[in-house]
Amino acid sequence: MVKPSGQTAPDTKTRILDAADEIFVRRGIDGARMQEIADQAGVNKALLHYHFRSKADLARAVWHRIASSFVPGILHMMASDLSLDEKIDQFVDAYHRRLTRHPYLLPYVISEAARHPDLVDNLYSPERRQAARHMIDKLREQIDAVAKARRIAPVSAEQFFITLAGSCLYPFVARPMISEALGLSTTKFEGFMERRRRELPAFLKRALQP
Amino acid sequence: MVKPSGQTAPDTKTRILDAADEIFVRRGIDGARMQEIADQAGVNKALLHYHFRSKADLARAVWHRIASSFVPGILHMMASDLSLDEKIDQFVDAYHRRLTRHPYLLPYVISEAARHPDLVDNLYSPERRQAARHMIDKLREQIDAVAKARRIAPVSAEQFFITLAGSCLYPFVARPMISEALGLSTTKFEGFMERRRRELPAFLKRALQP
DNA sequence: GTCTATACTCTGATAGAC
DNA sequence: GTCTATCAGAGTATAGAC
Repeated sequence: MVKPSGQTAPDTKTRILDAADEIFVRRGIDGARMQEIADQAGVNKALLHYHFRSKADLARAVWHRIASSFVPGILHMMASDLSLDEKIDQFVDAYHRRLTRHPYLLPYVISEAARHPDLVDNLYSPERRQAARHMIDKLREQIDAVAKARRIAPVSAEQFFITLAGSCLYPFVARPMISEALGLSTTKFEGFMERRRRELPAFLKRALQP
Repeated sequence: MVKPSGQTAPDTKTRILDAADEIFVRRGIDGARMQEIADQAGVNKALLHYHFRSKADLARAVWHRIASSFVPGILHMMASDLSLDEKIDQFVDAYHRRLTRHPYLLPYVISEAARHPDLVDNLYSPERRQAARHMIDKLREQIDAVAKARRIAPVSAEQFFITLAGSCLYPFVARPMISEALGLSTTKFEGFMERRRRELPAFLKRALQP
């Protein structure tokens, strides 16, 4: 559910999109049933095909909406004039808050991206790609500056960004396996993640500026 | 494809299992077709139901085999008497080598684990759970020892293990999104990952022993 | 725009011969 | 154990009334 929760009652098309979002994210595209989406939206199944020609089209529409709500905000923050430390704090904090509320979202994005490569093409428009490049350039400047001040070798900006993303996002992706491996109940896992939100930024900063 | 490639020609049941492995991993359980698995195995579709009662049972068998090939080796290595640095090196190296060869494997595990929670129950037997606990304890000892020598606060062993896993595994999980975000062609992504395999261990060690 | 009814396809599963 | 043939159910999509 990555719907912009506006004030006015949503029209049918939006209600279908909201419903499809929820069902697709929960069951996966292949596992989702048009009937279940119709039920969730409180409309007839045929109406889904009226507004969105096919299941694949509906899936594309949902995917596009998720991408639009996910990517630009983070790109903007990471390209801003915030300090490196603040960026790390905000990145970790933003994703922890967000993904805690939507635990199915990331596994959904991962699995559909792996299985339906065409969906990924819509993730980055040329402008967004340009913004991503700019973000990395900005990050590189900051990392180099810090490294120079500390007289240590700088790490690659791309590598650092993926390390940041990976260490932050992986628990949301692999939650069931982690719970099993570490023997964490639901409550304990939540405690683990809360602690992680507080401690991970310090760990990453330390690697960057020893 | 996590088949133990033995010498003798595999019997039919194993051939089916190998085929199912490949198809399930590529298409997901819901997206996989019994017919395609049968074709891949070079046998009749009915034979699948003779050896494995249903599609769900076949999926469980495949899942179990993947888990058995994935988990114990890493647990054993991480619980060994290798130094902390060597463990980081080996963890990163082992997964990079392995997942480069089987790029679909991890997204498959992630998505099926999220969608079919019962599958995860089979991942860790009581003995394996015990081994995992022992591994974490051993890791904690080593981290504490290093921290004490350097007069810094130790990080949580659980947190470190997940950070190690996340920063190492995430690129294999989110490859399509990363390629899009950083504008990497297939060749460039491979270069990126090769560089990562070399540089990530140093980054992690630095955070642990600044 | 929204519904009812239905066509048609796909696919998991079984029966039964060899 | 392996195959051929077939069924039953599920699920996407469409036709057509309102």
